[in-house]
Amino acid sequence: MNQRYQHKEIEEKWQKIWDRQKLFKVTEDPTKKKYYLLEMFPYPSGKIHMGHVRNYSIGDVVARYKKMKGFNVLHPMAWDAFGMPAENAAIEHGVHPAKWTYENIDYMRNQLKRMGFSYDWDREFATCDVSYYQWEQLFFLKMYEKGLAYKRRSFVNWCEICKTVLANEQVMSDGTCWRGHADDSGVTQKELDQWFFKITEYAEELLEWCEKLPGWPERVLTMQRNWIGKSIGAEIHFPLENSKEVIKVFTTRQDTVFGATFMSLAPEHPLALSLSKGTAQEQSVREFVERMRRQDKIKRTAETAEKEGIFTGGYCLNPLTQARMPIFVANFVLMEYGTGAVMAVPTHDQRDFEFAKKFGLPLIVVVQTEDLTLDANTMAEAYEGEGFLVNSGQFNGMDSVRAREKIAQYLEEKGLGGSRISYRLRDWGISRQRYWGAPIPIIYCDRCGTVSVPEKDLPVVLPSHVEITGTGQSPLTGLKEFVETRCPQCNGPAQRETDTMDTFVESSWYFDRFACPDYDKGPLEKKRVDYWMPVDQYIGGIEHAILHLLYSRFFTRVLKEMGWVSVSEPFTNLLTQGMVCKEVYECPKDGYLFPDEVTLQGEKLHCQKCDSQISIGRLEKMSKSKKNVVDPEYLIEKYGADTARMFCLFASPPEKDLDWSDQGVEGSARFLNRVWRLIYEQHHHLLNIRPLPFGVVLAGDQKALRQKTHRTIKKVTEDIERFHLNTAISAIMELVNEIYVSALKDSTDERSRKVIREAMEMVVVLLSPFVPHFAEELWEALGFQESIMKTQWPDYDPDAILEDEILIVIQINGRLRDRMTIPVSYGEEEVKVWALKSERIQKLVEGKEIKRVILVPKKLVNIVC
RNA sequence: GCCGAAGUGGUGGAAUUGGUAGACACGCCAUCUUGAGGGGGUGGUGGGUAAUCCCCGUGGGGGUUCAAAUCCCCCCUUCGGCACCA
Repeated sequence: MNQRYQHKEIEEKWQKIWDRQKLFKVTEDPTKKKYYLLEMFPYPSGKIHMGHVRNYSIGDVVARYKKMKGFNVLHPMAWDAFGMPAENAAIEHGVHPAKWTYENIDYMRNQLKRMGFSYDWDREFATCDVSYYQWEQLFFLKMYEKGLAYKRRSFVNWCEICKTVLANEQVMSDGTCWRGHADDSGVTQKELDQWFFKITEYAEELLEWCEKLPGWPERVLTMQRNWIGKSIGAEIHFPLENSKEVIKVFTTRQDTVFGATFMSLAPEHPLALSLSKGTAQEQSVREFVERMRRQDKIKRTAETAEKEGIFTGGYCLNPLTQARMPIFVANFVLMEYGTGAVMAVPTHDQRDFEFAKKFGLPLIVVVQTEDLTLDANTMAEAYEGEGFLVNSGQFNGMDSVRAREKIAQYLEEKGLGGSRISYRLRDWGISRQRYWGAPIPIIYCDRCGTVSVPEKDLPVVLPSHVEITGTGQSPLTGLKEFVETRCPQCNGPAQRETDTMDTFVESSWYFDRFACPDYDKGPLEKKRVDYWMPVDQYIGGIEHAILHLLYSRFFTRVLKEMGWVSVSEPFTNLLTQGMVCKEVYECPKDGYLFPDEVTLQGEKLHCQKCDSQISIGRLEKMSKSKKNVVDPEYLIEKYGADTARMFCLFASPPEKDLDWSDQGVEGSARFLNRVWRLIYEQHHHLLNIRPLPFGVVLAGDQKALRQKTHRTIKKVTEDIERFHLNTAISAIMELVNEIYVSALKDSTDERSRKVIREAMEMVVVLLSPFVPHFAEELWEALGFQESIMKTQWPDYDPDAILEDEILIVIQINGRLRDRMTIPVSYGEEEVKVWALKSERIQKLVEGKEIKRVILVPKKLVNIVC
């Protein structure tokens, strides 16, 4: 054993050994209990970042722990390898996306190996490989057959910087692209033919199952529920005047239908233009609609935006009152929610109220309460609450909640609509006008129309010779040999679809593929997938709370229906780890600065470029643009992978944000050195010593240290189980501190040696999931031949953790006044008596009447007086 | 506006079937070791105070209780999600 802890040497040594022994390779073994631990796989952007280090360190602790616990642990890693950065690199530097991607993968694989994560590397794959995405094309065809994939012309979110379409989930609430460009000009609307996956068909199931995922963080489920956005209401048909056509609306307040005095349509609604045709309004309506369509959707639909609208010239009839209702086009009505048409009840909806006031439209109160008496002539705002119905024909006097039910029933009976449920969730637009993605297996024939590529002709391989220019059109469109093909039905000339699939399609089933990455007769080998799925523990960033996690849940249901998987939900337990943050320096003139561009002058920080004074910004997520990143590579070089892992795990609990601290890293390194020195000093005298068996009776220092050792085993085990990794490490630190001050260290007594030996062994074993190379090396120094990973996770001796004396706190009126140590065997009365005997207590209660004495066994005595 | 999470020393954070607030670590202080520096060992470190007495103290205010960081009510702040969703 080396006197000094040489991290580089040790880490290289053990990584080689693990590799050679294939220590983390797993196969399906029905005799063993499986445990599938998965971390979100990375996009191969070039280098790993601290977020990866943290995410994968957390996962690795659990994977190694479960393995030592005897589980058959699947812990795989792969690459989410399709996507735009590869294509952008091609545009900027002329390097082919495939070359760029595979080189990045090689580099990052090497970095992950240097971190010592316990992956079964034999299961690695890259999603940009045809052996992976070919199966996605098969899924697409099956979904197309079932109507779950379809094409429609629609308004889509278009990011001018990415030059592609975004799904609704990929547009942030401030109207920017989820990729977060430095110069974010916002996402605009564009009308395009697009492929969609019918996720809306699963809205109810996905929502219902939110209740059946107790292993998920509540906030993720809440976000998903919000996103699905279920509303219970009714559809009502309003006949157009002088026409057989009806306008269908969705409302959650069908109880107010008697108060509907006009109609509002979305600018995109087909009737908006047709109703005004040939009327005096035709021109102005057209102008209004055009203007709205051009306007930024986010701005148009912001709550603060002014209500704008225009009369179409058309009328419809309120089906319950036969009142004549003018039809307007209004900026706040959204085509993609409900039916794109809203019955306007100005008395009981604030938006309609404002709109009616602006256009001088009639108000009819239809809901009243006992307390307020609403008057249409004087009311200053809409009343949106519940009450009883008035001016509502046969429904008068009925409670508004009950009226909703009755009116829906009535509508149903009369064929005027009926109960409906509406969701906010839209279908998932998967078309991307990009090269670096999985081609959609569709052919367009002039004669036969849209034809799917026959299964036997799969895969549609992404051509490698292509010119990438970044014009906004898929580079595939200009590629004759790709586009021009024969129709599989009539053999006539035809063209291939040039859109590729959203990269979230790849990440929606990669976790299934890990069960059988080498399988080539189909996408998934049922037997193996059934053995491993579902994922027992999934770990990743909160930023995927909706996107990836919702898509994956949807995809799992689809694959289940197709018979490829047996589970409905892919992830049993989910841990969303916090971000890695560091303070930012921002100069008023020069923007964000690197830490070495800042100098300390007295108490104040100054910019080296312009000498302006700089305030230390708040902690922000590490990002290149904010110049506050720490490169893991540097950490591995200087401190080693184990120290880097140690810091990430110790500095904060997994689900919270981690604040970067250089001093904290030093502290972690110091702790490992401290453990190293301890074992270095002792290991010669411990070599042939074996720990005492369970149940042995000790006394004094021996008993004390053995007790601490076994309590630490208990604590660390429980803490890992509940992901309190920071406190698990604290517990080990405490044990180390105790060994340092223990008199047993210098004793030559055989029993003392055994107790010390056990304490040391346990420090190393308990540390092994956290700092595996370090632990392996010390384990070897303690005389073990085999990898520490082959050791059983230790149990604690229940006898060893028992006390025979305990500390009892004595309170007077709930305030701490004294402490006493008493034998554990004392009965309740005995404890009370002893507490009252205390000198200090005697003094304090002197002359007072003791009203009550409360005893909490093994904890405290509280004297009330 | 609605929903959710959080607020504890100089700092990161412990402790919630109500029962010693501040484990562990960073920083700081003292002391020992070393020729010095670094490193290391030991001890101390919430605030007030000469104090091992006592008082105050878990965002603020009230309450329940023998006892509240923990439970209840009101309020404040921060972060995240949703939001003209009919």
